[in-house]
Amino acid sequence: MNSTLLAHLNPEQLAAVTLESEPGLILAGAGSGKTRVLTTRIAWLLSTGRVGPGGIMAVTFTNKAAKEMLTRLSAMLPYNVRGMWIGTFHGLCHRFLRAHWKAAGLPQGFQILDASDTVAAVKRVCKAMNLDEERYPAKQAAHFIAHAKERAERPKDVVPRDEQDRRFIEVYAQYDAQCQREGVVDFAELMLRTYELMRDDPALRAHYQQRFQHVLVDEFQDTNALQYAWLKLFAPPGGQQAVFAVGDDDQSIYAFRGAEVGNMAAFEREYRVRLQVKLEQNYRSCGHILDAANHLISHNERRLGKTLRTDGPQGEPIRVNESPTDFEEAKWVLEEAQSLHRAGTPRAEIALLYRSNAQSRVLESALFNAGIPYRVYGGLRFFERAEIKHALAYLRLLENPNDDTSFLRVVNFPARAIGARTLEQLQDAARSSGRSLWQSVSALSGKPGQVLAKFTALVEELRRATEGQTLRGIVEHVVEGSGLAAHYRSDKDGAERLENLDELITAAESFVTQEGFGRDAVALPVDELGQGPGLTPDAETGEIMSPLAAFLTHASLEAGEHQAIAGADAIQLMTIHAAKGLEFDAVFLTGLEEGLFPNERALSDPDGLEEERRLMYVAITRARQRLHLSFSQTRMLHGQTRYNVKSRFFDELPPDALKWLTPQGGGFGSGFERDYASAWQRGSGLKGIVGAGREGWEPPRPRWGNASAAPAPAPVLPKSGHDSGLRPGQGVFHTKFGEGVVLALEGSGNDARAHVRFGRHGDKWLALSVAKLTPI
DNA sequence: GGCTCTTTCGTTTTT
DNA sequence: CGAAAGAGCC
Repeated sequence: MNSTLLAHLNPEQLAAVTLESEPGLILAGAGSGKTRVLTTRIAWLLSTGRVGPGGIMAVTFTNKAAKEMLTRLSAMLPYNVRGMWIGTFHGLCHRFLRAHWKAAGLPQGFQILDASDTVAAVKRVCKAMNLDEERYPAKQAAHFIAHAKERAERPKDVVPRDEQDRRFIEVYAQYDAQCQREGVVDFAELMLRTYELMRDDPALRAHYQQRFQHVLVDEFQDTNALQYAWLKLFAPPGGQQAVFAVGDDDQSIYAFRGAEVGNMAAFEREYRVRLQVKLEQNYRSCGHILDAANHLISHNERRLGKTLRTDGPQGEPIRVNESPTDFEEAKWVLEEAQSLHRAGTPRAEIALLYRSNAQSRVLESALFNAGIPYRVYGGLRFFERAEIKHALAYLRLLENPNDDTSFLRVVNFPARAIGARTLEQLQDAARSSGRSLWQSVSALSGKPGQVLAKFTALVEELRRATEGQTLRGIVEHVVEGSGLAAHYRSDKDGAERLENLDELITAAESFVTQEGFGRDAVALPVDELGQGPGLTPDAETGEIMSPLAAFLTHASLEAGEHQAIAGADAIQLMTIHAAKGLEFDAVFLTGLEEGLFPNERALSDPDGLEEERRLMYVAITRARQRLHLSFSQTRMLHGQTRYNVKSRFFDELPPDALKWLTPQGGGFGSGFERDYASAWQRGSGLKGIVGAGREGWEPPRPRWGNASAAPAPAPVLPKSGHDSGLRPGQGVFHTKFGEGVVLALEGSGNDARAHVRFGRHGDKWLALSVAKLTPI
């Protein structure tokens, strides 16, 4: 390793990188060079001979982070990085299970269910159990199961709290049995199976504990209970291994998915961490932005505590804007963004962030109508598209005909006259004999039996025809032979889907030639010997995983980009969650309103508010040079106009760092009429044409736009939907709850509701037609 | 079996 | 308001 790599580190980074073989907890603030520390440490460990490449395991949460680490490492080191266990939790578990499929009780060709496959599979279980879909929604059951697995609980371990839980436990048990029958595992199962095998097999545990001398974990604040327990099996507290945990409790924003920030404190305690390093030097943001971030997050009580600092300039103050409507807000954002662009900021360096996806619509509409290129993150990913999932289902049936999920997906697509009745019969037969749908086809006689036999014959034929072919050849043949291509060719709206299928064929081709082939997808040998490029034999049987199986795994484990329009200089739109880990020259943070952000659904418990605040912290720290905050007095939500007050987070920011572009109001009710009037006067260049705006706009098909300029829409005026005389921010008296403050108003007439904060009784939604509220 | 109408639901979602 | 899923109709 080039020794200058160490020379460029600051003292804290250096301390972290060169920590000797003992547990370390690194509190890595936003923009403090976390990835650099991780990769440099690995390079340091290797180049100083402290450990060989086979002795390192580095775990991340996203494929992107894992790839980034590998890329940086291979630039630093002459090694072939492939032998190292660097990957996502799920990717590494997958690799482990491929190597130990037999011990794990899995079929060799087991496949992975993605989120929607999982819900579909649970739904089948619920149907089979004849559960009332109203009272026991499959989606909820799927969540229940996932959460149980994240706590390492099998059906027998879950303690039910009510009748619904008892039913869900039964669903869980049946679902597990079904997955086992079909030879499939869901995401959580990858983790849990690995955990259980390590827990129950002392020899295996000893082997891996001896092998991995250094275990590095990225984004430690996002680990759930199972992942932490998993880690303790690979590198137990007090053991010989050195665990290097890197995280930032202030950026923990995934509690709703089971992440437990408490794992950081638990780690420090249980591993008796002697050295806790705080990386507080920030290399990303200007002073004002860091001031705002520090000030805001100091309002959280449960923190490990850290303060970002910079040697850089203060930069521009944070610009704050209040708008009368979400429409006007979008217009303001667009104008500011354009002026930044004119001043030289590339569009791709401008991010529009929001709390919830629904907010993107107004922004999109404004950008689209103005003809400004933009790109929205989120939504369907490549491998989640219906046509791609169809093609993959055929491919999966080639690998494993007992995969009922895939069977059901394509047995009648394209249509081949196999209806619900036939499938019910087939499912009954399968259930009573405990066999797969595929195996049960022969049990059906008459016409149903014939049409089904024709389908299985088709799949058999596809398998025969593709035997020995290249991966590309297989995919190409299946897309044609299954009838998918023909189906979309005859569909007048099928052009885009055909293109995607073509892209799948291309993806299959590049998957084989790519350097990445075999890294995530293919089983690697248990010991370090005999590493080959990709196709390495199975640890126990010596068998080689087929390229097709590897490709299918790749598709499940890495859903691909949302929408990659490479090279296009477009403004970036995404939720704050999606922005974590990214950075931009300029950031616009929109919809900073009570109820939206912090979101009202998070306010029921105090931890919820703290998580919202961390989310705000994440949002602020995405910005390098410029930060813009905005909120609107009114907003269209669920088809109704909502009247909002500005977010409490404004009160938690240092006034000196802010530059208010509008008089400091506070949302609806404060000087609204005046602002309203002036906004109306300002209009948008189309005075007098009321409501012309949203009609002309169609959601652009690909979620990036570059429309030719269309006339900007006129503002949509909020109807004075509250005949009650109430407005947000106003004090009210309620005979039962006492004094309170109106937070928001919704609906009108008989449906009018007010969100009111009462001192002692907390926040309540009150129907104005019923509740007696007196303005005070 | 496939289309159209109706109903329902709406925070965030790394794998 | 708008998407998506389910029910009902041809």
